[in-house]
Amino acid sequence: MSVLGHALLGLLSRKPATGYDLAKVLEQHVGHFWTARHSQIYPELGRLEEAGLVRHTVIAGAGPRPTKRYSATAAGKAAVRDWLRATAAPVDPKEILLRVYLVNLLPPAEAIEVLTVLRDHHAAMVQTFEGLASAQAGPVGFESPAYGDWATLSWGIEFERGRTAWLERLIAGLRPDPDDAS
Amino acid sequence: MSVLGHALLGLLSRKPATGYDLAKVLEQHVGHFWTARHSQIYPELGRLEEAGLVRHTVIAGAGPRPTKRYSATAAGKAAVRDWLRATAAPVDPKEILLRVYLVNLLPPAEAIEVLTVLRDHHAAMVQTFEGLASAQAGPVGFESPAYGDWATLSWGIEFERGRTAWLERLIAGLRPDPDDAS
DNA sequence: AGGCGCATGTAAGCCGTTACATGATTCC
DNA sequence: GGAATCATGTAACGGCTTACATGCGCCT
Repeated sequence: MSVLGHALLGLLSRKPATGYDLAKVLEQHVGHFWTARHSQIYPELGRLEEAGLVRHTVIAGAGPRPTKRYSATAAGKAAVRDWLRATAAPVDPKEILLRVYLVNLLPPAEAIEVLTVLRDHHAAMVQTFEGLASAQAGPVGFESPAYGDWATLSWGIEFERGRTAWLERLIAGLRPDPDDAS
Repeated sequence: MSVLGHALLGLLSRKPATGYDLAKVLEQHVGHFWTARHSQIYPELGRLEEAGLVRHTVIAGAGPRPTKRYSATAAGKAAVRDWLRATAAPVDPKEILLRVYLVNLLPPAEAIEVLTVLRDHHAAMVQTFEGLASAQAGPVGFESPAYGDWATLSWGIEFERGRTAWLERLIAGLRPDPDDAS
């Protein structure tokens, strides 16, 4: 299933909503890292329903067509949790952020595991990029045709470090209190 | 013209290359932030040629079809520089990195201006996101449905801060030496 | 009376990926 | 002889954006 499908399923696992509601969330709240329009959302809801992962009831509302309130079925809720638990580090950048966005659908212990896999992935990327950078000798001059390579690689390092630190902070926030020092 | 078109034009401004060469660059060197496949590149080169921005000569080489070496025309080189100088902050994330990647096609003074516009854009985003974050009261608990919003927003802040710092470092590296302290 | 927000749907088109298609040269 | 690399092109398909289409209820 598509990344968008998992996003909708995750939101509907929290609480029922109309397609219009979901469109608002995916245009605004989640907007720092991702957007989706209603023209994508309505067909995707249809596909999720065909797959038995969501269900709708018709409610009172404005508009020429019936207003539909969708909710996740038991199978749908299980599907999001299974997707969150999948250990392979996701390739699609927005899928990474979506996992974090939805991670509290899992109990804290499992959430920590998910975040740890992601942190390890980014920490490994820091190593990889630093290796590439040290293969070139020092900072490259502005006149060099390799300036762009060097500059964007140094961004890559900055990015992966930031990701790692951010995930580390989230994990630290979830670890159970050590209780005492005795 | 598309972002890919500017990328190809920028690379060809540096030195002539075959479509195959360009495909290798866009799959490997530039790969930390972007990739493009040959199936996109060949048609785009055709479009650039139609627009008079690049030109090709047939050279000796392997393969069932003629091997073409492309180079940017004077009009093509001027077009990339104009695009780089355009002051509006680009919306497409990969366009931002492409500008940095190609920024040394401009003389240092103009390059600093381009980088400064980008830095100011990201610095403003830091302000915006910090405003959103302080609107909510403190860090949101894991159990809250707003946990995901809070977590991804804090990533947004981390990201924009990192971008700003990175661009600031690039700018600092380009500023002419103060020469002395008297 | 007009504009905005609610609410759902479809169509055209671009961008990008994967896969199909072809064939010469060079190295093992 | 076979595999990798050089080299160019097309086709099918999915994701996403923009635009078209419709119409009710509420607020000013």
